[in-house]
Amino acid sequence: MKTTIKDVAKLAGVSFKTVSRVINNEASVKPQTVEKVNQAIAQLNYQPNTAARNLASANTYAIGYVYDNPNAYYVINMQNGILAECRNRGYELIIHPCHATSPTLTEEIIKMCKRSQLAGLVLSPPMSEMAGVMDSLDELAIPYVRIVSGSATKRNHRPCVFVHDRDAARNIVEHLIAQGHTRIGFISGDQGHRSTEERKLGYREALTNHGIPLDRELEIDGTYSFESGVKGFKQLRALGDQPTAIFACNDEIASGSLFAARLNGLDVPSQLAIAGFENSPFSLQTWPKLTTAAQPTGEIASQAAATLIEEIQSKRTGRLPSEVAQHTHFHPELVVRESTYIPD
Amino acid sequence: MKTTIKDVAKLAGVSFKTVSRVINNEASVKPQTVEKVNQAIAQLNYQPNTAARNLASANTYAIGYVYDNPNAYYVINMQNGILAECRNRGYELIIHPCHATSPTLTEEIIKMCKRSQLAGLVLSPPMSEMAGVMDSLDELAIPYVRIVSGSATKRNHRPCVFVHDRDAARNIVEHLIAQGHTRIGFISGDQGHRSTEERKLGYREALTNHGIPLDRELEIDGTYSFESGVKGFKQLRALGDQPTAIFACNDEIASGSLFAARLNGLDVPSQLAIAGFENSPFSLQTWPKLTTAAQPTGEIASQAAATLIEEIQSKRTGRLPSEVAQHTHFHPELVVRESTYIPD
DNA sequence: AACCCTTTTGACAACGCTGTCATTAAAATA
DNA sequence: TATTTTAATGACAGCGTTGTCAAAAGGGTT
Repeated sequence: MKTTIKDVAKLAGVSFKTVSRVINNEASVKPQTVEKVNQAIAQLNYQPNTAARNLASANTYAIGYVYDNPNAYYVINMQNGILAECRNRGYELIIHPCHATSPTLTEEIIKMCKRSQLAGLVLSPPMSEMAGVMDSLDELAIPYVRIVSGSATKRNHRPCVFVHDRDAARNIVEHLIAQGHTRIGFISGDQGHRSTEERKLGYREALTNHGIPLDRELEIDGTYSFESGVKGFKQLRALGDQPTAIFACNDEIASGSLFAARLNGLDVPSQLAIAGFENSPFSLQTWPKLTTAAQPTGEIASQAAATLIEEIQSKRTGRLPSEVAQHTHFHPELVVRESTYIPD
Repeated sequence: MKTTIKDVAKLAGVSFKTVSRVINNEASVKPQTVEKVNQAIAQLNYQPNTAARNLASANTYAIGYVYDNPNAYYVINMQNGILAECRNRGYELIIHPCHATSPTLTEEIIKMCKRSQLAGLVLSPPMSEMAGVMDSLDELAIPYVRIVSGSATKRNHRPCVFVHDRDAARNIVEHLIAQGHTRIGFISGDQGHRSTEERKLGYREALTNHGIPLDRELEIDGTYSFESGVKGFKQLRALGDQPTAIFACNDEIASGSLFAARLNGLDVPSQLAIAGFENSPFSLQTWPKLTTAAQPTGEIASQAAATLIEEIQSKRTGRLPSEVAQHTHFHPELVVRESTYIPD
C-alpha cells in the first residue's frame, strides 16, 4: 500500500540508508548505485514522507510565507513565485495570512514556526519592516528573507530582496514632467507602509530634480484602495490651483481617480493625466489604460524563496553561509500607456 | 530550547501519554488532570509538533487545496475561507495550484498527497469535475470534498458543496427581462467548465420561462477574461438584430464588454444593459457599477473545509461517517447596480 | 472484606526518515 | 605484497508524537 524507503532499498538491493543518501543528493554514493536506486524509486513511484524527514532532521523541508496584503493579485503572484521555487527544491509552503495590526502578531508567527517546524520564513511588507517580529525570529534563530520596498535598510544581518520603488516612482513622475506637466498631484497608499514612503520620495525627487517646487497641498494621504483614489481626486480638484496630472501609489488608487475624473467629465489624459504603480490587471482594464510601473512580483518572490532555501541547505550541508547577508535588487519598469500619453 | 510533550508531562506531573490525550481532547481524562496539563502547556508555551503527529498517526493534520483558477480574488477568498476553518481545528493547509489541462495532473496530485500525507483534499472547479482525479483519490481512499457549480451531480459518494449558479443566472436574466429587455446576449466563460454550462442553462431557462425564443446567435463562446468581454461585445454588435442587454458569465467579461461599449459611445444602461456574475471587486470599479450575482466564496470554502475535516475527525475517533455523503448548498444572490437599472 | 466492573493512567513499541559512527571495499602508497 | 588512506555502504539509535495494551485507582455489590 504505502511505499517506504525500505521497499525501495529492498528492490535496489542496498541498505535504506543509501537510498536516503540518494534522495538527499549526498556525495559519496557510487554513480551506478545512484542509478539503481533512482530506478527503484521510479518503479515504485516512491515519495519520501515529509513528516518523517522533518521529524528526523533538525532542519525541515517547509518554509512559511507571511503576508497581510489586501491586494489579491500581489498575494497570488508572490505565492506562485515562492511555490515555484519550493517545488523545484522539494520544499513545502505554509501560508500565513495575518493582520499587521494584531497585537499578538509576533506570538502568532512564532507559534506557527514551532508547530510546523518551519525552516524559514519569507516576510513581505509590512511584516518585513517590523522590528518586533524580526527580533523574535532572530532570537529563535529562524532564518528569514525580507522583501523590502527601497534600496537599503538598517537591519542588514538578514538577506533582503530590495524593490527599488523610489527610482520607479521617480521615473513615472519624470515621464509626466516630460509630457509638460508641472503641477502633479500625489495620492499615497497606507500610511506607515514603506512602499508609500518610497514612492513619495521618488515623486519628490523627480520634482526637485526638475526645479519644480514641492507643494504639500498636492500630496494627499490615502490608502491602497479604489475609494481612496476617488476621494483623492476630489481633494485635488478642490484646490485653487488644480493639478494637470496625478501619480497614485498603486493601480487601484489610480483607477479610482480615473473613474472619478471621467465621472466629472474630464478627458484623460488631455485634461488630466493619471499614472499608477504595480502593473496589476486593473491597469489594463480601465479606459484609457493606465501608465504604471511593472513590478515583477513573481520573480521577486522566487528570488526571496531561493535565497532562503539556499541558506537552509547550506546550513544542512555544513557549509557556513557567508557572513555577509545576500541582498538582491529589483527595479520596477516604467510602462507608458494611454492614461498619460497620446501617440501622435 | 525546544519544548516537547515530555517537558509538559514533567511539569504537570503526569505521563506524557496523558498530555497527548489532553491535546487530542480524548475522553476519559479527569477534569482536574486536564486542568493541570493545560496550565503546564500554557506556562511552557508548548506547541505540538505537527510532523511527529503526522508520522505517528495514520491520519494527518494537513489538508490540501487544489485549484487552477486565473481569478486571483476567487482563489484568495477560497484560500482564506479554508484557512479559517483549518486554524479553528488545528489543521494545516497545503496549497496546490495546477493546470487543469496538464496530462500528468492526476499523478501530480497523488504525489502531493503522498508526500505531505494529506488527510484530505478540497477540489475546486474544474478539478472537482475530473473523473480521473476522483478515481485515483477513491482508489487510495483519500477523502475529498468537491465544490461544484450546480445543484446535483452524478457522483454522489463524496460530499459536495453545491453552488446554484443556474438559479442565480436565471435571476439575473429575469431581472433584465423585468427591465423590458427581450433581446439579451450571453457571453460564456471557458468551455467545458461546469459553471459556464450552468450559467448558460439559467440564461436559457429565464428566456423560456418568459416565452422569449432562444437565438443561438446571441450566445457567444468566450473565456473568463476581460478580452473575451471586449470580443464578445463586438460579435454581438455585428449582429443584424442587436441585443439591448448582455449577461456575461463573470464580472471580468462584463467589465470587458462595458469597456468596449463605452468606447463605442454607447450609454450603459440606457442603450445597453450589462450584467456580470461573481461580485468581484471589478464589479464595483467600473462605471456604471455592475449588476451581478454575489457568491459567498469564503463561506463556501469554509463549509467545504469543515465538511472534510469533520469526516477525517470522525474516522479518527472511530465513529463511522454516515453512509450518505453530506451535501450542502449555496445560492448566489442577485445584486442590482447601475449597469442594468436606473432608479427613478 | 472480597469481588467485579469501570474509569483513568502509564509503559512501550511503532511511524519513516536522518545523523552518527562503524564497517567494508577500493585505491593509493610503501 | 603488505600497509595505509580514502571512498562507499551499512547498523542502529533517535526525532516527538500516537496506538495498543496492561496496570492502577476507584466505586458498587454481595
